[in-house]
Amino acid sequence: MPELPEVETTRRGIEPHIVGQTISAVAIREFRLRWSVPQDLPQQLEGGRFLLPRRRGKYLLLDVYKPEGTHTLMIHLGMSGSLRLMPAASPPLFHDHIDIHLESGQCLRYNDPRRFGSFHWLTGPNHPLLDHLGPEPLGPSFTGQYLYDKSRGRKTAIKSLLMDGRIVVGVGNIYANEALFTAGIKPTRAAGRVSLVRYQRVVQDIRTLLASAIEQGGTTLRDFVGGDGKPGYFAQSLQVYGRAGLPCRVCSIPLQEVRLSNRTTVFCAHCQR
DNA sequence: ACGAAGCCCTGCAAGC
DNA sequence: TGCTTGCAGGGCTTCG
Repeated sequence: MPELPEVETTRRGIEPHIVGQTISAVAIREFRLRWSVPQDLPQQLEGGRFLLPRRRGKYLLLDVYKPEGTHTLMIHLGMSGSLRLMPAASPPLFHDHIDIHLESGQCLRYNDPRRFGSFHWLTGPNHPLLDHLGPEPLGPSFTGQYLYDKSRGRKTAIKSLLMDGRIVVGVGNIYANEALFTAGIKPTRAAGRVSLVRYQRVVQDIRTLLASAIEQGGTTLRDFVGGDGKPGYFAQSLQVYGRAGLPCRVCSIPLQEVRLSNRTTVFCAHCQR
């Protein structure tokens, strides 16, 4: 389940293989993703040349240069999507929905069993899905002060606030659980009742966790693989996620599980207040 | 405006 | 063994 580190890992993994490459053909076997894949996507892409791939939150932004203009292929991996490079001759397997063939003879292949992902073709710099996104968690404007200001008067649980893409992008369920544990904050605490100092701590912890996960190639849960097909190695260092009922790694009392906005939330009632 | 719930989808695991 | 049921999750959408 790709979170921001997995998306960034994918971006870095595909970058050296697609930059400067001309798109020779596009094959779409399944149009029914989260939103319908544009019917004319093959015509739009073919003959274009990939520039440096970008990322905004969990969206991959693949700029495609053509003499008549540079437009952008916006891809979201949803919960089960992956982009991998492989020889064009590799026969597509189950759930391999989209192939983007390159002049190099390689093929950028999109696989997504649950089809929660999406492909959009952007003809301008903006898109409704990007317009209201909050700052990047690893960027300079995501600070404790920023979160503190945004949270004043809010009664929603701090974990829900951290997972709200309008507040900050790319903090999914795993990292929200983990960061709140290391910061010692109870996930159910009202966002408006968390001090500035504690927000500064949780921001630092989110940054550290995400950066560390990116360095390690993303969290491997189930079948995630990066652009090069290698699994990530972050999963083994998780403190609370997926460990409900197991002893806290710090104080050894059993970790508790609650539902928060329909998301599994795990915390230590002793270490987190 | 805010907060919570619903929905999309498939794979997997648990229960009968 | 084979069914059914429940759960997982990002994030947009709808409802209260």
